[in-house]
Amino acid sequence: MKIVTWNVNSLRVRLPHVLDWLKTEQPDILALQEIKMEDKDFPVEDIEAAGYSVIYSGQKTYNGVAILSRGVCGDVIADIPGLDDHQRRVLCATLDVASGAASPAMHTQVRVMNVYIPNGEAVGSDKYRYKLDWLEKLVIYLEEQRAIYPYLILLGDFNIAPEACDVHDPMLWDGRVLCSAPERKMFERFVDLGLCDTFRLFEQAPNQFSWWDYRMAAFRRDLGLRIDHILASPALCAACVSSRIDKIPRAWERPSDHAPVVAVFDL
DNA sequence: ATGGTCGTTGGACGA
Repeated sequence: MKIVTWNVNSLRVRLPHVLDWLKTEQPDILALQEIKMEDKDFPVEDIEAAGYSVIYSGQKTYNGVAILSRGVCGDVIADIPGLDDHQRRVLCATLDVASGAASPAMHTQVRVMNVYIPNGEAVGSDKYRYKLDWLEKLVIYLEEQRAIYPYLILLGDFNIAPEACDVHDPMLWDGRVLCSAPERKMFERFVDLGLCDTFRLFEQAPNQFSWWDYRMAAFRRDLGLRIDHILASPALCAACVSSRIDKIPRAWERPSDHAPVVAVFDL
């Protein structure tokens, strides 16, 4: 099972990139964030023509999430209990994943939680407090969900760089939004719940980032942060065989400011 | 050089 997270920063603009990338990479599941469109405008036909089922939770102008999959999604949840939020940032679904060629009759129920965690703007701002409160509610929800779903994946744009090695200039970013101690503590809470950062299960080259600001020629200078993640429950981590960031689409013409992050599981 | 870049929108705002 190949699963991917990609903040596309407007699916309307990025649809050609998504379709091109799907064609070559052929993931089983693709979680999108910042689709920035209402449900009525979602390009269902283009996605289905590419061979994928799709569910989405959109809104006008901002936010919006979607899950593309080879199989049909069940038990779809777009609102976290206890988090009264009109911003469309969450989409959870259960997928039936075939468990390898050796036993084609075997299937695994994988719970996918696609999140677009708030950016937080700046430490101390109203949006920062909204981010931390949002994260607290997500942790509470995960506490119960992990008991229900042994095969659980939490992925998306976390807007958190977990460690210094996830930042091009750790001193410059130290204490700032995306890197502040309270945000990183919330990331650790996910880890404490048994969810592991699949990217760090493997030896990685230094300076692996998933987001580069459009300004200051940040991509050309590789001034990035790793803020998009795929976290997995212990049963899934044991089956994880690789994880990588695909920088290639970030170099395409008119790109998203984020790159796709990929994890592969041998179920 | 007191900006710088996108996307959505039709002037700012969010990232």
